[in-house]
Amino acid sequence: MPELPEVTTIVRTLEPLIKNKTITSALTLHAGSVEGPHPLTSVVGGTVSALSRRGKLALIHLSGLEGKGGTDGTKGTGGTNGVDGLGVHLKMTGRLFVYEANTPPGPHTRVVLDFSDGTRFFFDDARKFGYMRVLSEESRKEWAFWQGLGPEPLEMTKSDFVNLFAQRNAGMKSMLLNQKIIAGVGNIYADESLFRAGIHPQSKGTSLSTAQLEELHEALVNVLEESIQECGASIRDYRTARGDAGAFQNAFRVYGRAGKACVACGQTLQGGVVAGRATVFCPHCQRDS
DNA sequence: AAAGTAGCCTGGAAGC
DNA sequence: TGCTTCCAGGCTACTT
Repeated sequence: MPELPEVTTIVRTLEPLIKNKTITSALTLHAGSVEGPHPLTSVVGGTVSALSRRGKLALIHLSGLEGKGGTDGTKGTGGTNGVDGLGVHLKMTGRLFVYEANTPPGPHTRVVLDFSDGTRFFFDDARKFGYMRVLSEESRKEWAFWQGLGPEPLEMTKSDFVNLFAQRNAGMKSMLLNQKIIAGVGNIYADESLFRAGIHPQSKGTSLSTAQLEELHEALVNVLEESIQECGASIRDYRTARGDAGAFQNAFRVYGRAGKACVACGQTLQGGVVAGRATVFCPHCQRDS
């Protein structure tokens, strides 16, 4: 499931495949996979200028549409603000691939964009949890999820990070998963970073020392950067835009290892549900404080 | 305020 | 073999 390192990898591998290409048609195969005030067809004529990431969102920046309104100029069907991009949330099973001309959609293809060179861009999503959203000033303004996204973990200082959690009385894992508090962290990297920092998933922010929170910051940054180095973790559906699997799943120390031995102390790793998510931790190395 | 739960959705694995 | 059940997981909405 794509979290920050996986989305980063997808963006990096996808950019050279679609940059500077112009969209000639946009086809929605599953209506629920497109959301927001603009119809998907409003990206037609746009040229991909760059790709980026915000939280777990992949962002496709488009140029050439600035002065283009909707066909009837009304909000909800076309919009009047210039469309300048496309946001994609892959959730669990979303994939972004580029295919050669005339490739037919697959059974789980939800959106097809055709480029002027004939290549095709597919948004596949078996479970239909993900979505694409046409971006403009208006679209971003009314997008509560976008407006509420917390800071990027790789773009904040140690003290910013400490201040984010030190005064909060909620469980650490729950907070790491909360995109409004910090953006881009999902179940895998929450468990892995808490293990590396020796912090119990249910420890409250207020119960941790500054040193412990600093250690968590370092652990989170390290685990995210190491995973980016390995092109992310492939379990189940995730692939890079080139179709390759990542390798970071081989470096998991706790995720998916309930019942196995802790790599640090040898004790049996404990599995359970914390904050509504499957959670694995070491009861010896991660004491609740 | 925090935390639990249902719901969205479907494929793959496990159990019978 | 073929059926049913369970599970995964990001996020929202609702309840406790």
